[in-house]
Amino acid sequence: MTQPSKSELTLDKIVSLAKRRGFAFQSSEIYGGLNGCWDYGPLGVELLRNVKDEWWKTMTLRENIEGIDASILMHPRVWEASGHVENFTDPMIDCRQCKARYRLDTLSDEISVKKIWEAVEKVQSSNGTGIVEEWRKTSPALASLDKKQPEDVIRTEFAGTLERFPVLVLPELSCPNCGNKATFTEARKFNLMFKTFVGPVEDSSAAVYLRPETAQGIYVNYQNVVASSRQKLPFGIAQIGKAFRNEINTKNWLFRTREFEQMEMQFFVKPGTDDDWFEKWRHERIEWFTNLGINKDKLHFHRHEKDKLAHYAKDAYDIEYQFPFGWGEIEGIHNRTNYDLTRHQEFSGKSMEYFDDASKEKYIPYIIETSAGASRSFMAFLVDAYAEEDTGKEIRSVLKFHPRLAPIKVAVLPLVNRETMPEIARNIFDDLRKRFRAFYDDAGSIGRRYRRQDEAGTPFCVTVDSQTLQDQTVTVRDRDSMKQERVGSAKISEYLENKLKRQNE
RNA sequence: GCGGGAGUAACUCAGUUGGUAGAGUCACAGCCUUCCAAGCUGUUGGUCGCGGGUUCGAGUCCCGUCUCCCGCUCCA
Repeated sequence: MTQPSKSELTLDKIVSLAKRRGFAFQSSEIYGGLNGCWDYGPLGVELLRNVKDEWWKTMTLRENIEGIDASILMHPRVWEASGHVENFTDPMIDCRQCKARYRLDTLSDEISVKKIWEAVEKVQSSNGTGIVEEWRKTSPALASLDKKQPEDVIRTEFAGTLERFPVLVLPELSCPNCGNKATFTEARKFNLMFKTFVGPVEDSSAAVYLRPETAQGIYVNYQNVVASSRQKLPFGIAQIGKAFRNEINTKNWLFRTREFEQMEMQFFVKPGTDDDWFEKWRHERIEWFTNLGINKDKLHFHRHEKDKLAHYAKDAYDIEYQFPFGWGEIEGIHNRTNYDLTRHQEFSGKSMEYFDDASKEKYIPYIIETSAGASRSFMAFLVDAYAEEDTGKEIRSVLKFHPRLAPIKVAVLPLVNRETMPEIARNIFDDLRKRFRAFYDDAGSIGRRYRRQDEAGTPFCVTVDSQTLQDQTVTVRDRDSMKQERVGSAKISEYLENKLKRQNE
C-alpha cells in the first residue's frame, strides 16, 4: 500500500472535504460569508467536542487542577492591567513603495538622529499652521532646534511627535527599508479587541471588550478558586472558552480567525520552582497531541527568542504542527512569571499574594501557562488524520482519527437487505446509539458503505451477515487495517468500551 | 493592508466571437448485490458570489464590492 506524499495535501482539499462531510462551513455562507468566521457542522462539532473533552479530562481528572468558566465580558480595567489596551492599539503604517510595515511608535528607532533633525527642520520651516504650533508646545526640545540635546531625549520626543502628529512628519521621512521618501500610508490605528457596550445605550463610559484571551478570566478568579476549593500551591485552573481578536488579516481557514476557542490551563507555582514546572508541562503537553495520534514528525517546539518574548514572559515555547501551509502554533507554553497577578494587584488594589502555611512565606505565585487553540487543534487533528491510500484498484480517502476523537464511533450495517439482517442490525444500532455516537446505513454495496465511513473517520463498522442468523455474532471491521473480527452481538458494547477506554494518566 | 489566483449544482469542473446553463461525483427512491466505491433505472438539486453598467439580449464585456486560496506583512 503506497501513500502519496503528504506534501500534495493542500488546504483546499481539506476545506472541500470538510464542507462535503459536514466538518466546517463558512459562516453566513448564503450571504456571501463573513471574513474569517466558520461554523462547525454535524461531524465537526463532534470532533471539536471530543478534542475539548479529551483536554478537559486530561487536565481535571487529577487532584491539583480545578476548572472554571469565566464570563467573556469582563471589567474594562482587566485589559488595562493585562497590557492589551496598550499593546493592541498600535498605529501602523505601510511603505507604498516596498510594502514594508512599521509600528508608528517604533519607527523612529530605525531612523538616524541626522535624519530626524532634517525632518524636524522641514516641519519647523513649514507655514505656521495650527498643528505646527501645537506640536511646538508638546515637543520643546525639538522645536528649539537644540541639537545638543541628548539623543534619548530627541528620540523620545520624536517618537511622541510621530504618534501625535503623523501627518506632520511622515511626509518628511524616508522608508528605512527602501529609502524612498514620502511613501508612507496614513497611520491607521488597529484596535485588536472587539468593543461593545454594556446596556442598550452606546455610551462610551459603558464600553467593554470581548475577551482577547481566556487567561485573564482565570487570573482574576485565582483568589476565589484558592478560597473555595482549598487548593494549595502548586495547582492549576483550567478553562475552555471563546476568545476574540479583531485580526488585521484572517487566513488559512480555521487557523487565524477572529472568533476562536482556547483551552487554557494556568498553573500557579512558587517562584523559583517555575523553571521545573515549565519543563514538566511543556513535555506533558506535546505528549497529549502524540497520544491522540498526531504524527510526531509533524510536531515540534518553537522557542521564542529572548528578545522577542512577550512583555509578560520569561520563557516561551510554541508547539507547532506542520500544516499544508507551513508550521503553525497550536499551543503555547509560557512562563508568565508573576506579571499578570502583580498587575492585577496593582490595578485592582486587591492582594494577589499567596500565604504558604508550611513555610509561612507570602508571595505572588508564578504562572506557567499552557494555552492550546481548540480550533487549531481541531484543524491539526483533521489534517493529520487525512490519508489517501492506494488499494490497488482505487484511492481510498480515510480520516484516521484516534477512536476517542472520531465524530462517529461505530456504524451498523446489514450486509444485504435480506432475510432479517436489517431488523437485527436495527436492533443492534438502537442499543449502541444510546451509548456511542452511532450511524446506521443500509444503502448501496457494503464496500461503498465502508468507504463512506472511512471518509467520516468512523473507526469501527459492525456488519450483520448470514452467519449472524446462525450464531448471533457480527463482524467488526477496523477502519485502518480494514481487517475484521467476529464478536458476539451482545458483546459489541463492551468491545467498543474497551477500544475507547482512556489510559490511566 | 499590498500583490497574485479563483468564485457556475452539496463536491470537482466544462461552458465557443455575448444568444434558453452542462458533465462526473454525491444525495434520494427502486433494482441488483453475501464483505471493501464508481452495475442498472429514475429523481431532487443552479440567486452563474453580490450590486451596478453596456446591450434587443450578459455565466461571458466594463465598474464596484464580498469571500476563499497562495505569497508578502502582521501575529502584543
